[in-house]
Amino acid sequence: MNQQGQPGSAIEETLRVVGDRWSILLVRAGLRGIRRFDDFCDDLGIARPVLTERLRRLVKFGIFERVRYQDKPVRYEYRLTEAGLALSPALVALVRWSEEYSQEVSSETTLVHAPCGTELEQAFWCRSCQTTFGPQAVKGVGVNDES
Amino acid sequence: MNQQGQPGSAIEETLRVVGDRWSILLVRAGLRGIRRFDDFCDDLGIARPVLTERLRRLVKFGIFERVRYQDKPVRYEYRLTEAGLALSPALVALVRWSEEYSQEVSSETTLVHAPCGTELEQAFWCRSCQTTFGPQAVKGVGVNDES
DNA sequence: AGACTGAGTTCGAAATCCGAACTCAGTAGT
DNA sequence: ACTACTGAGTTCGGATTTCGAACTCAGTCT
Repeated sequence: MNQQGQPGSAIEETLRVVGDRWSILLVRAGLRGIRRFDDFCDDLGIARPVLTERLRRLVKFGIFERVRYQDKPVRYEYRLTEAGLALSPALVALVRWSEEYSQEVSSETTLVHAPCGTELEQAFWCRSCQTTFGPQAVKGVGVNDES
Repeated sequence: MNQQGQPGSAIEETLRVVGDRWSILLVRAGLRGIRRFDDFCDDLGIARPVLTERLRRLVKFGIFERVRYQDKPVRYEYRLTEAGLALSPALVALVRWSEEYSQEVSSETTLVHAPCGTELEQAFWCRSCQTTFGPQAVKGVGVNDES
């Protein structure tokens, strides 16, 4: 936006697609292996018309793909694409934040390093410096750019 | 949800607060140093009544705080709290995803390691193993837990 | 034939969103 | 003392989204 109705930076467009109460939850359900319409419905408690519209949007945006998995009675299911899977770091970051700051009764630490079971920490990796570092050393979330 | 209208896991609650087109953008604006009502308004192009409601919600949820910064004509501004700042990893992940997958004409690499300027990679850090690893080695986004 | 399944659509009521214009306290200029 | 301006909102009506519940439609099962 910035000045009425422009294309807007990439995140703005992304949030127009993924920035609602359900989309992220749909991606999470996808990661949990859910693929069929009714299962999304039951698992999330989302209203059917809304689910229809969301899935269509996510497919159009390349996050899910609609795959025919049966012919006799034609049936489709929804699978995460590569781009959809690539949302997992964001999802993980949100889950972590929720666990730490949400007022909800949280179910202990649910995110661990699979091989060893240790609670994970999120960081960034600089190929040049060969170090990990936290978000405070990141430049460009928009802090100094644009406008 | 899972079964009509329950408290829902932590992320579900979080998304009910932060999962809309504006909230994340407000946090991002906060990180860019924006604090005042009219500035949020002008910068994001958000409608005033919506901004009022969003800020109130984010304050209530502990992401922003409303601070009186002047007395003569009483004036308030909104600052990110510690919890608000802690959303930056999620925001960074989203920004990165957007840059990579959004159909938008993206403005090259905007996220770099501040000290050296190298494009950053996001990873997780396991204290026990002393290694970084990608999201595929994370267990518990919901993939194998719950339900 | 009758019941069931999966993937949707259709409906009207309720909640949200929007832009534009208004409020209200105090300050600055003339 | 009158006018204009600032910042942080509120009020308005209309447009858009959301919802739950019930319906459709093709094909299968018993």
